[in-house]
Amino acid sequence: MKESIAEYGILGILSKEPMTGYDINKRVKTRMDSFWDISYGQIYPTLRMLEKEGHITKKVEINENRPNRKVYSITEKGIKKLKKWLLKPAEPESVKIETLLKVAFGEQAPKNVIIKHIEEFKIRNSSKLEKTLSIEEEMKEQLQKNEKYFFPLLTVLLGKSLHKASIEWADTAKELVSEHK
Amino acid sequence: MKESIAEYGILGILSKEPMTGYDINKRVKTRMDSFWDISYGQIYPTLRMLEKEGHITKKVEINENRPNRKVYSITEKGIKKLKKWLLKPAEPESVKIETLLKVAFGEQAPKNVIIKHIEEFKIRNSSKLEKTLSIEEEMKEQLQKNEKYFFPLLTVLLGKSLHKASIEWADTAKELVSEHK
DNA sequence: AATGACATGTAAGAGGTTACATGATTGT
DNA sequence: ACAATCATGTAACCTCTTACATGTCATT
Repeated sequence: MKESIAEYGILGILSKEPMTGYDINKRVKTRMDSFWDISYGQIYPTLRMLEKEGHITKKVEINENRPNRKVYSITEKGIKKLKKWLLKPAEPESVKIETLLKVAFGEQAPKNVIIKHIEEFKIRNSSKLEKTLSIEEEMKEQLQKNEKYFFPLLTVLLGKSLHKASIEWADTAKELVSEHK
Repeated sequence: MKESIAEYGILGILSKEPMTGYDINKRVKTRMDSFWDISYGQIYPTLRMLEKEGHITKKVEINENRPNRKVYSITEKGIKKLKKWLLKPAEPESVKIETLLKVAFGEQAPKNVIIKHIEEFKIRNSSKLEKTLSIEEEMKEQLQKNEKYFFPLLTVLLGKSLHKASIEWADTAKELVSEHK
Protein backbone atom coordinates (compact mmCIF):
# COMPACT_ATOMS: atom_id res chain seq x y z
CA MET A 1 0.00 0.00 0.00
CA LYS A 2 1.42 3.37 -1.01
CA GLU A 3 -0.90 6.22 -1.91
CA SER A 4 -4.54 5.62 -2.49
CA ILE A 5 -7.58 7.80 -2.47
CA ALA A 6 -8.63 5.91 0.67
CA GLU A 7 -5.74 7.41 2.56
CA TYR A 8 -6.80 10.97 1.82
CA GLY A 9 -10.47 10.28 2.25
CA ILE A 10 -9.82 9.01 5.75
CA LEU A 11 -7.45 11.86 6.53
CA GLY A 12 -10.05 14.36 5.35
CA ILE A 13 -12.81 12.82 7.43
CA LEU A 14 -10.59 12.85 10.50
CA SER A 15 -9.77 16.52 9.81
CA LYS A 16 -13.41 17.30 10.63
CA GLU A 17 -13.55 15.32 13.89
CA PRO A 18 -11.92 12.36 15.66
CA MET A 19 -13.51 9.04 14.90
CA THR A 20 -13.24 5.25 14.99
CA GLY A 21 -12.82 3.08 11.89
CA TYR A 22 -16.39 1.97 12.31
CA ASP A 23 -17.55 5.59 12.31
CA ILE A 24 -15.52 6.37 9.19
CA ASN A 25 -17.25 3.57 7.35
CA LYS A 26 -20.66 4.89 8.36
CA ARG A 27 -19.76 8.43 7.41
CA VAL A 28 -18.68 7.37 3.93
CA LYS A 29 -21.75 5.20 3.44
CA THR A 30 -24.08 8.03 4.36
CA ARG A 31 -22.67 11.41 3.45
CA MET A 32 -20.35 10.35 0.64
CA ASP A 33 -22.34 7.53 -0.85
CA SER A 34 -22.90 9.28 -4.20
CA PHE A 35 -19.26 9.67 -5.10
CA TRP A 36 -17.06 7.35 -3.10
CA ASP A 37 -16.99 4.02 -1.30
CA ILE A 38 -14.73 2.16 1.07
CA SER A 39 -14.66 -1.11 3.01
CA TYR A 40 -13.25 -2.23 6.35
CA GLY A 41 -10.63 -4.14 4.42
CA GLN A 42 -9.17 -0.78 3.48
CA ILE A 43 -10.06 1.26 6.53
CA TYR A 44 -8.29 -0.67 9.25
CA PRO A 45 -4.99 -1.26 7.44
CA THR A 46 -4.94 2.37 6.27
CA LEU A 47 -5.53 3.66 9.80
CA ARG A 48 -2.66 1.55 11.07
CA MET A 49 -0.37 2.89 8.36
CA LEU A 50 -1.38 6.52 8.87
CA GLU A 51 -0.73 6.14 12.58
CA LYS A 52 2.66 4.55 12.02
CA GLU A 53 3.63 7.47 9.80
CA GLY A 54 2.50 10.00 12.40
CA HIS A 55 -0.36 11.44 10.36
CA ILE A 56 -2.95 10.42 12.92
CA THR A 57 -2.91 9.38 16.59
CA LYS A 58 -5.22 7.11 18.51
CA LYS A 59 -6.83 7.06 21.93
CA VAL A 60 -8.01 3.69 23.13
CA GLU A 61 -11.20 3.36 25.18
CA ILE A 62 -10.94 0.05 26.95
CA ASN A 63 -13.94 -2.23 26.84
CA GLU A 64 -14.31 -5.60 28.44
CA ASN A 65 -15.74 -8.45 26.43
CA ARG A 66 -15.78 -6.48 23.19
CA PRO A 67 -13.24 -4.73 20.94
CA ASN A 68 -11.65 -1.61 22.41
CA ARG A 69 -12.86 1.55 20.77
CA LYS A 70 -9.96 3.23 18.99
CA VAL A 71 -10.60 6.87 18.36
CA TYR A 72 -8.28 8.43 15.77
CA SER A 73 -7.39 12.11 15.49
CA ILE A 74 -5.45 13.90 12.76
CA THR A 75 -2.05 15.42 13.64
CA GLU A 76 -0.37 18.57 12.33
CA LYS A 77 1.65 16.39 10.02
CA GLY A 78 -1.56 14.79 8.77
CA ILE A 79 -3.11 18.18 8.07
CA LYS A 80 -0.05 19.12 6.05
CA LYS A 81 -0.30 15.95 4.03
CA LEU A 82 -3.99 16.58 3.38
CA LYS A 83 -3.37 20.17 2.31
CA LYS A 84 -0.64 19.13 -0.07
CA TRP A 85 -2.97 16.59 -1.68
CA LEU A 86 -5.71 19.18 -2.03
CA LEU A 87 -3.44 21.29 -4.21
CA LYS A 88 -2.89 18.51 -6.73
CA PRO A 89 -5.30 18.10 -9.66
CA ALA A 90 -7.99 15.49 -9.11
CA GLU A 91 -7.96 12.16 -10.91
CA PRO A 92 -10.55 11.90 -13.67
CA GLU A 93 -13.92 10.52 -12.67
CA SER A 94 -14.45 6.80 -12.85
CA VAL A 95 -17.95 5.49 -13.44
CA LYS A 96 -19.05 1.91 -13.92
CA ILE A 97 -22.70 1.26 -14.75
CA GLU A 98 -23.26 -2.40 -15.48
CA THR A 99 -26.91 -1.73 -16.19
CA LEU A 100 -25.93 0.33 -19.23
CA LEU A 101 -23.67 -2.43 -20.48
CA LYS A 102 -26.61 -4.82 -20.35
CA VAL A 103 -28.90 -2.29 -22.01
CA ALA A 104 -26.31 -1.73 -24.77
CA PHE A 105 -26.59 -5.40 -25.70
CA GLY A 106 -30.34 -5.39 -25.24
CA GLU A 107 -31.18 -7.02 -28.58
CA GLN A 108 -29.78 -10.28 -27.19
CA ALA A 109 -32.36 -10.44 -24.41
CA PRO A 110 -36.16 -10.42 -24.13
CA LYS A 111 -37.59 -6.92 -23.82
CA ASN A 112 -38.96 -7.50 -20.35
CA VAL A 113 -35.51 -8.45 -19.06
CA ILE A 114 -34.10 -5.13 -20.18
CA ILE A 115 -37.04 -3.31 -18.66
CA LYS A 116 -36.40 -5.13 -15.41
CA HIS A 117 -32.77 -3.94 -15.43
CA ILE A 118 -33.91 -0.39 -15.99
CA GLU A 119 -36.44 -0.63 -13.17
CA GLU A 120 -33.86 -1.98 -10.75
CA PHE A 121 -31.51 0.80 -11.75
CA LYS A 122 -34.27 3.28 -10.99
CA ILE A 123 -34.95 1.72 -7.60
CA ARG A 124 -31.29 1.93 -6.59
CA ASN A 125 -31.14 5.55 -7.63
CA SER A 126 -34.42 6.45 -5.97
CA SER A 127 -33.30 5.06 -2.67
CA LYS A 128 -30.00 6.91 -2.96
CA LEU A 129 -31.88 10.10 -3.81
CA GLU A 130 -34.10 9.76 -0.77
CA LYS A 131 -31.12 9.34 1.52
CA THR A 132 -29.37 12.23 -0.16
CA LEU A 133 -32.39 14.49 0.33
CA SER A 134 -32.62 13.77 4.02
CA ILE A 135 -28.91 14.40 4.46
CA GLU A 136 -29.27 17.64 2.56
CA GLU A 137 -31.99 18.85 4.90
CA GLU A 138 -30.01 17.86 7.94
CA MET A 139 -26.92 19.64 6.64
CA LYS A 140 -28.83 22.78 5.77
CA GLU A 141 -30.08 23.00 9.32
CA GLN A 142 -26.62 22.41 10.76
CA LEU A 143 -25.16 25.00 8.40
CA GLN A 144 -27.02 27.77 10.25
CA LYS A 145 -24.89 27.08 13.32
CA ASN A 146 -21.73 25.66 11.89
CA GLU A 147 -19.94 26.72 8.75
CA LYS A 148 -18.15 23.41 8.40
CA TYR A 149 -21.15 22.00 6.57
CA PHE A 150 -20.73 24.34 3.61
CA PHE A 151 -18.41 22.16 1.51
CA PRO A 152 -20.03 18.82 2.28
CA LEU A 153 -23.36 20.35 1.30
CA LEU A 154 -21.93 21.24 -2.11
CA THR A 155 -21.04 17.62 -2.72
CA VAL A 156 -24.52 16.52 -1.76
CA LEU A 157 -25.95 18.81 -4.43
CA LEU A 158 -24.16 16.94 -7.21
CA GLY A 159 -25.20 13.57 -5.84
CA LYS A 160 -28.78 14.79 -5.86
CA SER A 161 -28.64 15.92 -9.49
CA LEU A 162 -26.99 12.74 -10.68
CA HIS A 163 -29.57 10.54 -9.00
CA LYS A 164 -32.39 12.66 -10.37
CA ALA A 165 -30.96 12.49 -13.88
CA SER A 166 -30.67 8.73 -13.58
CA ILE A 167 -34.26 8.36 -12.44
CA GLU A 168 -35.54 10.52 -15.29
CA TRP A 169 -33.51 8.53 -17.77
CA ALA A 170 -34.95 5.31 -16.41
CA ASP A 171 -38.51 6.54 -16.98
CA THR A 172 -37.80 7.59 -20.56
CA ALA A 173 -35.76 4.50 -21.36
CA LYS A 174 -38.43 2.20 -20.02
CA GLU A 175 -41.05 3.80 -22.24
CA LEU A 176 -38.83 3.72 -25.31
CA VAL A 177 -38.05 0.04 -24.81
CA SER A 178 -41.72 -0.78 -24.26
CA GLU A 179 -42.66 0.87 -27.54
CA HIS A 180 -39.74 -0.67 -29.42
CA LYS A 181 -40.36 -3.10 -32.34
CA MET B 1 -9.02 -14.24 -13.99
CA LYS B 2 -12.48 -15.76 -13.65
CA GLU B 3 -15.53 -13.63 -14.39
CA SER B 4 -15.21 -9.94 -14.82
CA ILE B 5 -17.34 -7.32 -16.42
CA ALA B 6 -14.60 -6.99 -19.05
CA GLU B 7 -15.33 -10.47 -20.32
CA TYR B 8 -18.98 -9.69 -20.99
CA GLY B 9 -18.31 -6.23 -22.33
CA ILE B 10 -15.99 -7.69 -24.93
CA LEU B 11 -18.38 -10.50 -25.72
CA GLY B 12 -21.21 -8.00 -26.18
CA ILE B 13 -19.18 -5.78 -28.47
CA LEU B 14 -18.19 -8.77 -30.59
CA SER B 15 -21.84 -9.79 -30.77
CA LYS B 16 -22.44 -6.65 -32.84
CA GLU B 17 -19.57 -7.21 -35.28
CA PRO B 18 -16.16 -8.90 -35.55
CA MET B 19 -13.28 -6.74 -34.36
CA THR B 20 -9.64 -6.58 -33.26
CA GLY B 21 -8.52 -5.85 -29.71
CA TYR B 22 -7.47 -2.43 -30.87
CA ASP B 23 -10.94 -1.76 -32.26
CA ILE B 24 -12.58 -2.92 -29.04
CA ASN B 25 -10.56 -0.40 -27.10
CA LYS B 26 -11.61 2.39 -29.43
CA ARG B 27 -15.24 1.37 -29.31
CA VAL B 28 -15.27 1.46 -25.52
CA LYS B 29 -13.46 4.80 -25.38
CA THR B 30 -15.92 6.42 -27.76
CA ARG B 31 -19.38 4.90 -27.46
CA MET B 32 -19.16 3.63 -23.90
CA ASP B 33 -17.01 6.29 -22.36
CA SER B 34 -19.71 7.57 -20.01
CA PHE B 35 -20.27 4.33 -18.19
CA TRP B 36 -17.38 1.94 -18.64
CA ASP B 37 -13.65 1.76 -19.29
CA ILE B 38 -11.08 -0.85 -20.20
CA SER B 39 -7.36 -1.06 -20.98
CA TYR B 40 -5.22 -3.21 -23.27
CA GLY B 41 -3.92 -4.92 -20.17
CA GLN B 42 -7.37 -6.45 -19.83
CA ILE B 43 -8.40 -6.73 -23.46
CA TYR B 44 -5.68 -8.96 -24.85
CA PRO B 45 -5.58 -11.51 -22.02
CA THR B 46 -9.37 -11.67 -21.99
CA LEU B 47 -9.53 -12.26 -25.74
CA ARG B 48 -7.05 -15.09 -25.42
CA MET B 49 -9.08 -16.66 -22.66
CA LEU B 50 -12.40 -16.29 -24.46
CA GLU B 51 -10.88 -17.92 -27.52
CA LYS B 52 -9.43 -20.79 -25.53
CA GLU B 53 -12.87 -21.43 -24.07
CA GLY B 54 -14.51 -21.39 -27.49
CA HIS B 55 -16.61 -18.27 -26.91
CA ILE B 56 -14.91 -16.42 -29.75
CA THR B 57 -12.78 -17.36 -32.77
CA LYS B 58 -10.08 -15.43 -34.57
CA LYS B 59 -9.01 -14.86 -38.16
CA VAL B 60 -5.47 -13.64 -38.65
CA GLU B 61 -4.62 -11.15 -41.36
CA ILE B 62 -0.93 -11.48 -41.95
CA ASN B 63 1.10 -8.27 -42.09
CA GLU B 64 4.80 -7.90 -42.69
CA ASN B 65 6.78 -5.58 -40.49
CA ARG B 66 3.93 -4.95 -38.10
CA PRO B 67 1.69 -7.02 -35.81
CA ASN B 68 -0.78 -9.31 -37.57
CA ARG B 69 -4.35 -8.11 -37.33
CA LYS B 70 -6.39 -10.57 -35.32
CA VAL B 71 -10.08 -10.24 -35.99
CA TYR B 72 -12.27 -11.89 -33.40
CA SER B 73 -15.84 -13.12 -33.92
CA ILE B 74 -18.32 -14.41 -31.38
CA THR B 75 -19.41 -18.07 -31.56
CA GLU B 76 -22.77 -19.69 -30.79
CA LYS B 77 -21.34 -20.69 -27.44
CA GLY B 78 -20.32 -17.08 -26.82
CA ILE B 79 -23.79 -15.82 -27.64
CA LYS B 80 -25.22 -18.29 -25.15
CA LYS B 81 -22.85 -17.07 -22.45
CA LEU B 82 -23.75 -13.46 -23.18
CA LYS B 83 -27.49 -14.18 -23.06
CA LYS B 84 -27.16 -15.98 -19.76
CA TRP B 85 -25.31 -13.01 -18.28
CA LEU B 86 -27.95 -10.60 -19.54
CA LEU B 87 -30.57 -12.41 -17.46
CA LYS B 88 -28.70 -11.86 -14.21
CA PRO B 89 -29.29 -8.69 -12.17
CA ALA B 90 -26.71 -5.96 -12.76
CA GLU B 91 -24.13 -5.08 -10.14
CA PRO B 92 -24.79 -1.79 -8.36
CA GLU B 93 -23.27 1.30 -9.91
CA SER B 94 -19.81 2.31 -8.83
CA VAL B 95 -18.82 5.96 -9.00
CA LYS B 96 -15.60 7.59 -7.90
CA ILE B 97 -15.36 11.37 -8.10
CA GLU B 98 -12.13 12.56 -6.56
CA THR B 99 -13.10 16.15 -7.25
CA LEU B 100 -15.95 15.84 -4.77
CA LEU B 101 -13.65 14.38 -2.16
CA LYS B 102 -11.43 17.44 -2.50
CA VAL B 103 -14.42 19.77 -2.43
CA ALA B 104 -15.71 18.06 0.71
CA PHE B 105 -12.52 19.04 2.52
CA GLY B 106 -12.50 22.46 0.93
CA GLU B 107 -12.00 24.41 4.15
CA GLN B 108 -8.43 23.09 4.27
CA ALA B 109 -7.50 24.76 0.97
CA PRO B 110 -7.55 28.27 -0.47
CA LYS B 111 -10.81 29.13 -2.18
CA ASN B 112 -9.21 29.49 -5.59
CA VAL B 113 -7.82 25.96 -5.42
CA ILE B 114 -11.28 24.54 -4.90
CA ILE B 115 -12.63 26.69 -7.71
CA LYS B 116 -9.88 25.34 -9.94
CA HIS B 117 -10.91 21.77 -9.13
CA ILE B 118 -14.50 22.58 -9.99
CA GLU B 119 -13.46 24.20 -13.25
CA GLU B 120 -11.36 21.22 -14.27
CA PHE B 121 -14.25 18.94 -13.42
CA LYS B 122 -16.44 21.04 -15.67
CA ILE B 123 -13.93 20.90 -18.51
CA ARG B 124 -13.71 17.12 -18.35
CA ASN B 125 -17.47 16.84 -18.39
CA SER B 126 -17.90 19.37 -21.17
CA SER B 127 -15.54 17.52 -23.43
CA LYS B 128 -17.30 14.26 -22.67
CA LEU B 129 -20.63 15.89 -23.38
CA GLU B 130 -19.43 17.16 -26.75
CA LYS B 131 -18.23 13.73 -27.77
CA THR B 132 -21.46 12.21 -26.54
CA LEU B 133 -23.54 14.66 -28.56
CA SER B 134 -21.71 13.91 -31.79
CA ILE B 135 -22.06 10.17 -31.20
CA GLU B 136 -25.74 10.66 -30.52
CA GLU B 137 -26.26 12.43 -33.83
CA GLU B 138 -24.31 9.79 -35.68
CA MET B 139 -26.30 7.03 -34.07
CA LYS B 140 -29.61 8.70 -34.77
CA GLU B 141 -28.77 8.83 -38.44
CA GLN B 142 -27.65 5.22 -38.51
CA LEU B 143 -30.79 4.19 -36.66
CA GLN B 144 -32.90 5.10 -39.70
CA LYS B 145 -31.24 2.27 -41.65
CA ASN B 146 -30.22 -0.13 -38.95
CA GLU B 147 -32.16 -1.07 -35.84
CA LYS B 148 -29.08 -2.28 -34.02
CA TYR B 149 -28.40 1.28 -32.88
CA PHE B 150 -31.51 1.44 -30.75
CA PHE B 151 -30.05 0.10 -27.50
CA PRO B 152 -26.67 1.84 -27.74
CA LEU B 153 -28.52 5.09 -28.32
CA LEU B 154 -30.39 4.59 -25.05
CA THR B 155 -27.12 4.36 -23.18
CA VAL B 156 -25.88 7.54 -24.81
CA LEU B 157 -28.93 9.37 -23.49
CA LEU B 158 -27.97 8.70 -19.88
CA GLY B 159 -24.38 9.71 -20.48
CA LYS B 160 -25.64 12.97 -21.92
CA SER B 161 -27.83 13.72 -18.90
CA LEU B 162 -25.13 12.87 -16.41
CA HIS B 163 -22.59 15.13 -18.10
CA LYS B 164 -25.12 17.95 -18.34
CA ALA B 165 -26.01 17.61 -14.67
CA SER B 166 -22.32 17.70 -13.77
CA ILE B 167 -21.72 20.84 -15.80
CA GLU B 168 -24.69 22.60 -14.25
CA TRP B 169 -23.51 21.63 -10.79
CA ALA B 170 -20.06 23.00 -11.56
CA ASP B 171 -21.52 26.39 -12.49
CA THR B 172 -23.61 26.62 -9.33
CA ALA B 173 -20.86 25.30 -7.09
CA LYS B 174 -18.33 27.72 -8.48
CA GLU B 175 -20.61 30.64 -7.74
CA LEU B 176 -21.42 29.44 -4.25
CA VAL B 177 -17.75 29.00 -3.41
CA SER B 178 -16.92 32.43 -4.81
CA GLU B 179 -19.51 34.06 -2.60
CA HIS B 180 -18.57 32.00 0.43
CA LYS B 181 -17.20 33.70 3.59
C1' DA C 1 -36.19 -14.54 20.59
C1' DA C 2 -34.43 -12.19 16.92
C1' DT C 3 -32.47 -8.38 14.62
C1' DG C 4 -29.49 -4.71 14.05
C1' DA C 5 -26.01 -1.68 15.73
C1' DC C 6 -21.59 -1.53 17.79
C1' DA C 7 -16.64 -2.66 17.00
C1' DT C 8 -12.36 -4.81 15.66
C1' DG C 9 -9.53 -7.13 12.37
C1' DT C 10 -7.07 -10.48 8.46
C1' DA C 11 -6.00 -13.35 4.33
C1' DA C 12 -6.69 -14.35 -0.16
C1' DG C 13 -7.62 -13.08 -4.39
C1' DA C 14 -10.19 -10.54 -7.95
C1' DG C 15 -9.93 -6.77 -10.89
C1' DG C 16 -7.64 -3.31 -13.11
C1' DT C 17 -3.67 0.05 -14.36
C1' DT C 18 0.84 1.36 -15.86
C1' DA C 19 4.99 1.16 -17.99
C1' DC C 20 7.43 -1.02 -21.16
C1' DA C 21 8.61 -3.10 -25.88
C1' DT C 22 8.17 -2.55 -31.08
C1' DG C 23 7.61 -0.24 -35.36
C1' DA C 24 5.14 0.97 -40.02
C1' DT C 25 1.80 3.98 -42.12
C1' DT C 26 -0.92 8.05 -42.72
C1' DG C 27 -2.03 12.72 -42.32
C1' DT C 28 -0.66 17.85 -41.47
C1' DA D 1 9.54 16.86 -39.85
C1' DC D 2 6.19 15.66 -36.54
C1' DA D 3 2.20 13.73 -34.62
C1' DA D 4 -1.35 10.55 -34.67
C1' DT D 5 -3.11 6.15 -35.81
C1' DC D 6 -2.64 1.42 -36.42
C1' DA D 7 -1.56 -2.93 -33.84
C1' DT D 8 0.11 -6.36 -30.72
C1' DG D 9 1.42 -7.89 -26.18
C1' DT D 10 3.45 -8.71 -21.03
C1' DA D 11 4.99 -8.16 -16.17
C1' DA D 12 4.73 -5.88 -12.23
C1' DC D 13 2.10 -3.60 -9.43
C1' DC D 14 -1.65 -1.43 -6.99
C1' DT D 15 -6.27 -1.11 -5.22
C1' DC D 16 -10.07 -2.92 -3.41
C1' DT D 17 -13.52 -6.56 -2.20
C1' DT D 18 -15.02 -10.68 0.05
C1' DA D 19 -15.37 -13.99 3.31
C1' DC D 20 -14.19 -15.10 7.57
C1' DA D 21 -13.63 -14.60 12.77
C1' DT D 22 -15.66 -12.80 17.27
C1' DG D 23 -18.97 -11.20 20.54
C1' DT D 24 -21.89 -7.58 23.30
C1' DC D 25 -25.62 -4.54 23.88
C1' DA D 26 -30.03 -2.33 22.84
C1' DT D 27 -34.37 -2.52 20.74
C1' DT D 28 -38.63 -4.61 19.04
